[in-house]
Amino acid sequence: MTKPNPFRYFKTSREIIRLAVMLYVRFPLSLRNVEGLLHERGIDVSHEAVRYRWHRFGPMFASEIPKRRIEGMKSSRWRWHLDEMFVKINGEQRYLWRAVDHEGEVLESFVTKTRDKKAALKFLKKAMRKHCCAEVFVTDLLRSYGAALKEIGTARRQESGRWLNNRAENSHLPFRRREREMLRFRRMRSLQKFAAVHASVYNHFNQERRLSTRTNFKLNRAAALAEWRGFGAA
DNA sequence: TTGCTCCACCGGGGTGATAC
DNA sequence: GTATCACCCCGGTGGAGCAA
Repeated sequence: MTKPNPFRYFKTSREIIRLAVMLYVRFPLSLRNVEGLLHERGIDVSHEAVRYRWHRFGPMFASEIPKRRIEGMKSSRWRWHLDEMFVKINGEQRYLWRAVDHEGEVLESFVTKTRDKKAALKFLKKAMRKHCCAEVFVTDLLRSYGAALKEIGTARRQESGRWLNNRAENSHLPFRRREREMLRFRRMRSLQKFAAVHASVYNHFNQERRLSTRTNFKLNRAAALAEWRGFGAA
């Protein structure tokens, strides 16, 4: 049985939907910014429609990215950097746990209410289910990591130190920039959704520019964009 | 049935006015 | 010069209702 076309019923073309979702997730733009940019290109869409489309297709596009990228990267994911960041939702503190590999690729994002062993365990299990297991877990000095890794039986693979997981700390920056532009999240559900999609899209377009020549950078960028334009085509 | 728009709401950030 | 406050702007969000 074939899957129904997800773009059926939509009045606008799938190219425009892909463009709207990419603009909103990839760049630090608000829904209204995207509305304005599309209007500049002669596309009339309300910010609510952009929201509707990103909610509908963001996770779908994001789920296609790992399928294409993970296979070639599993062997290189030997070192995970784990860190958690504070995010306010309606004035209440929540925690966004993130796992980053040694190349800066975001492996997993997970939102919790607490920052204890239980939350760390949940996060680690989720990440390991998806990406198998790392040889080394680099963490900060938060004791929840040690307790959770001990329970999983991988405590000996932990390396912790105040400055050791700077890579994970740095990976928060694009998300922080984005969060600032959005002013705030109002629901844990929307934070979880946005964090997951943002990580996938960031990985997809992140070219590690400093490591390649201008020519290679342009080729990789074009390839990423071409790939993006193929999402949702099946 | 579904996509989309309109409208209203809540809340954080920025800014200018005012008091000290 | 600095701190405080009120106000406005702009962000995401939810629900009702319309149109295809």
